[in-house]
Amino acid sequence: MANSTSGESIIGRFVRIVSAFDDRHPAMSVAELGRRTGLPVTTTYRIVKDLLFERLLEREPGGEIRLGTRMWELASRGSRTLGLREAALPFMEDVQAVVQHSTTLGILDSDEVLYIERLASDRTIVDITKIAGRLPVHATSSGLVLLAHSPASYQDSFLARPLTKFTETTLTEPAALRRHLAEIRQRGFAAMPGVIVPESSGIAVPVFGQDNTVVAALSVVVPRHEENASARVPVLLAAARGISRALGWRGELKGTLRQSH
Amino acid sequence: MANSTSGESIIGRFVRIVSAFDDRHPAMSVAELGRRTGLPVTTTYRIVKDLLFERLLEREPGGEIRLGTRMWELASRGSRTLGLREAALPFMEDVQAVVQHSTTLGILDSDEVLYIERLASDRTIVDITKIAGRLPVHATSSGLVLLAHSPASYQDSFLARPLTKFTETTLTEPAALRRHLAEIRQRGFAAMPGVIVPESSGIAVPVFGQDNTVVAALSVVVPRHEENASARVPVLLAAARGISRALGWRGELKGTLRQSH
DNA sequence: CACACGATTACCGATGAACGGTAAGAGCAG
DNA sequence: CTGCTCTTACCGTTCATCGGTAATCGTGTG
Repeated sequence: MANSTSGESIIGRFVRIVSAFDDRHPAMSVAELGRRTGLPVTTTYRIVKDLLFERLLEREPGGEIRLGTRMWELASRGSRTLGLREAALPFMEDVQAVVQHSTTLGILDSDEVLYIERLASDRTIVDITKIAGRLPVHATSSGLVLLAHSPASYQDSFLARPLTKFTETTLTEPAALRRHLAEIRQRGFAAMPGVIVPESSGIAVPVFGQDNTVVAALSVVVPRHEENASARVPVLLAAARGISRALGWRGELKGTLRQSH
Repeated sequence: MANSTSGESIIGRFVRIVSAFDDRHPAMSVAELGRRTGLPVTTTYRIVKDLLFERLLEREPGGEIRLGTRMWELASRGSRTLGLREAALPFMEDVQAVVQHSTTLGILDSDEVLYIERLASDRTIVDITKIAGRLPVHATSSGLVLLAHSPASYQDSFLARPLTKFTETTLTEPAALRRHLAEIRQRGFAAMPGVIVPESSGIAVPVFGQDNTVVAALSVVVPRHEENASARVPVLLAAARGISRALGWRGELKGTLRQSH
């Protein structure tokens, strides 16, 4: 696929280079970039030169390299996530105004939860979600909601894999998880106390798209010790309905989304 | 730079392909993509195959191609725009709550204004700004604010170019523009009635970064006929100060940012 | 000041993936 | 059936890619 000894295409190397940047490593020297990506020095310099020319990367005054604004622009212009985000933001603000901790919107991508949007405040407690960040499906309330409303075939293949147990409350057994997913579908929301971090709980509800499929999960993270966290559920359900409607959802709930108790 | 007869690198072709997608053309067939980019059919198919493999592009059920979520994820994770956006969003919400029309955050990129964030409402009037969209510098209030606080050398090179006159009120003469820029620096804001679209007015103020340089412009778009539009200025100035402080701005205003009138 | 170390740039020969033409297959409309 | 478009498959040529080595630049250190 490429001239490289590793048999990797340039596109693959491009992805490796871009992947080297995240919020903990927003800028670095080309040499370090080569080390992080595992690419030969000369090769790294050559590709970086091209990327700088196209402004997908930018050179900082100090000489370090970082992602270019052009990269963000190109990726955002035609992406589906932007539309989803724009539809959801007003409703997320309402939720955030009431719940005051942390509100997130996540989708299912490559067997993980990818967070599209996140609102936080000073009062926000431990919360490892980040915009454009990923977390495992079976250990987040958002992930379980998304999984619960996925096609059965996908659920099967997902549950066939070995799952990491993060804390005591993380469910990893297929049978137990299936029961839990059914429960989530019935109740219309997922509530998970301390599944990744023991101190916090997540509550998530599904967001529907045009064809009545679940396209995203709306969730809040609250301190675990907070009494009756599920009092937040009605707020979430109402907001999720608003988002769904903004996305063109017209169908009436077929029993999955129902006002719980 | 590449094997192509046009002498273009793969990265360049990658950019051309990704550029073909925007909010008006979010998905298309590979053949149409080839036509829009001007690339040979076979070449298009080959590159698209690689991009699909890396999930930078995705195939829709109907067979059409669209930008992949992975593309958005990679571009967002390490981008400077995300940090700017997150710092600004709460203050933009406050502005939007009061002004009720349309609030935007723009930066200067490649001699154009690139809009990082945009809040709108049902009451929003004609407003051509879009997230990840571009508009000319000299015809937008945001652009003029950014230009007014740019290095003198940049201003010189910019004003040396011929500028398009969009409406009657668009300034295109270098001398007149320079006077206007000076005025903007003195007053601390830019107000532009109907510079691109006659029906709307834009008001913009600068947002400062750590080193006291202007990193973005905060602006609102209001109907042009609205009486004393500049009554919105104090709200904008206050919000801009908040954003600046969130960005680590500590310096005291050196006369540029001053309560006007 | 000399030295070491890292980052960056420059050079270069061999290799093979990229290139893009042609053509066949697939799907659809009239 | 016929024409049309989209897609996939095949293939010979070519030149950019690849990645080594080495020189240059910059910075901090004993």
